[in-house]
Amino acid sequence: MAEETGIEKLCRERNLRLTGQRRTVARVLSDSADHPDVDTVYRRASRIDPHISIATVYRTLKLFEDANVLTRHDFGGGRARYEEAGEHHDHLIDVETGAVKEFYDAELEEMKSRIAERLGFELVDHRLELYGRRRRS
Amino acid sequence: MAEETGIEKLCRERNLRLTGQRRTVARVLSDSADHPDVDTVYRRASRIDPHISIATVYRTLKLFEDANVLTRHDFGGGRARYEEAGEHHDHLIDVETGAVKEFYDAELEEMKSRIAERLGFELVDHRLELYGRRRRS
DNA sequence: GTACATGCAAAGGGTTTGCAAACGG
DNA sequence: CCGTTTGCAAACCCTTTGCATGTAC
Repeated sequence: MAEETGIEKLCRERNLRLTGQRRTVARVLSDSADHPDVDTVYRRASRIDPHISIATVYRTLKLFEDANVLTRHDFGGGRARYEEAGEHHDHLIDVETGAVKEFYDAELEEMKSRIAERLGFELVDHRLELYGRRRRS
Repeated sequence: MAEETGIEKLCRERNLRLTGQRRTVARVLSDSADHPDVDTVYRRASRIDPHISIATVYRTLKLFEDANVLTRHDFGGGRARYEEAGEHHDHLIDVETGAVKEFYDAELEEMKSRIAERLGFELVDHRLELYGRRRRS
């Protein structure tokens, strides 16, 4: 219960004031294997702290995102989704359930920067999303 | 002036009622080499028809999108951007200007479906966006 | 003519913000 | 203690929608 999450550690390193609400949001994201949207984070956080407000959840997620503690994604549907920052990877979204699978392919990564270079650009960021339907065995 | 755009042709083929406003929006998109957002389409359309309303622009863009006459993109920033539908291609967005470059790489395309397959999915859609900074020569 | 499209303004959904009260270091 | 953070509600931005009017076919 009193264990510190990696996110909390990062907050101290970056001199972010560690309030109860921030600890709560940090814990929710640390415990989430999916890529929850803001409302989901809010609902999960509310189970830990019933008084937390959605405004604080929004503010905290943005704070964490700016501090590179979390990564924000936009998989369509007009709502942001978050995950703990870490190694770069791409996403495959199940069009039927919205579930997200992460994957990494070195060859693909290399191809991305090669293409940007060919077009005369230095690759700053990139995103690849595959939308698929689970194959019936 | 009386020339028919490809989009208008598609409208007739798909039995979409060809109103003045739809012709206007079609013309704007046919004449746009960039990937305008809704407000930009509205402003350009207003120069042709000063009485067109933003609601009609929204409705028409959605109609055209559903009819596969236009493609909608979300390059971040929370506003949709449109382009005339055509061959599939990916996008490189200049992070400094927002300008969009289109590109196509067959090897990359093949890799996408190969990866989806490997993960047990049938590829339904995909999107790759590279965000880059123009290299100073 | 008649079903469908338009304009207007109001409503919606996600996100941000001003302000006074609460709180972390 | 003092500056930062929070909760609340109102504001914001983009987009959609209800309704009366206008229009393509």
